[in-house]
Amino acid sequence: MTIGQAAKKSGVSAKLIRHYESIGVTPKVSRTESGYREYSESDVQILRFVKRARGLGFDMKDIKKLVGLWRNKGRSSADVKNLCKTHIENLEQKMRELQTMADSLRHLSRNCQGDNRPHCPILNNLAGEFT
Amino acid sequence: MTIGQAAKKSGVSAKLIRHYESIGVTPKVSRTESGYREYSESDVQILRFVKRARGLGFDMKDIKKLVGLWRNKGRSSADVKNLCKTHIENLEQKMRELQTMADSLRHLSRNCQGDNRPHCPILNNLAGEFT
DNA sequence: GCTAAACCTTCCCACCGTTGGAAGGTCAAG
DNA sequence: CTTGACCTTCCAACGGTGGGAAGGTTTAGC
Repeated sequence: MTIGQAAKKSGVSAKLIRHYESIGVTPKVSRTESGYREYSESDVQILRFVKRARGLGFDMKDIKKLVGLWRNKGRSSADVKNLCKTHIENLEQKMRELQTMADSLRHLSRNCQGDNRPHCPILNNLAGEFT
Repeated sequence: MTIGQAAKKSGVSAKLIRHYESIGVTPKVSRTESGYREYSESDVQILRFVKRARGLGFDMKDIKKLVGLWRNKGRSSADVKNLCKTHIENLEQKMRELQTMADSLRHLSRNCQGDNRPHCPILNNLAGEFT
């Protein structure tokens, strides 16, 4: 399979496939005589694995670890679960931050007339005027 | 005031203050004969404004607009409110995405023993095995 | 066998917001 | 006059992705 065909089958762009290989997230694949990358079904599976992990919000560093654990038949599921737990906590932390922002903005927005006059509690708040 | 003093008073690092100026988010400040930037109280206020807006999750493009609206005494509060509304929607969208990720991860995590054995529903799911 | 299209290769650049460092100039206190 | 703390500009990096250029390869059609 060429990289283009692997891209279609995996849903990962050829551009990104090369990038993942270059940063060591996916293993280096074999090459034809002329230098074209060759992909097998199992190579495509790895790409799909990476794509799903991205979809769950893991960063490339963690995905690298996850791919390693996946391919290591002697792994402990505890290692995977811990990675997962930490990531969940990061997501929850991020959500709390966004929630706090959104709450503040909704509060300010409610107090803003939203008309053609200049008075604006949102700007006043940003300016540090808490009146 | 030098940039270092303005940094302390505003809570924005000198590095970032120069950056904000270079991308046009904050106005260019005056310079001493030797080329040092000079900051007034009102310059520091703008920096604090930017910092608060960042704290509410606005991107630099929006902050540029907000600073413009703030300094424009003939603004309509509707413009500010609209900017704010769009941003709130973006935050809510982001939160939903994170929520979906976290829900999936928590579900997978619950089904993982987390022991020293290799069997792991998390990896199986990432591998596309939905058994 | 030739040509054109579709593919592949590597390389560099961009986004975002922030930080870090290097190389060099300036200012204050000792 | 030196030292150290400050300032200046420029360049690079992070993560994840996309865009494009310049060039080589393969495949289909004639």
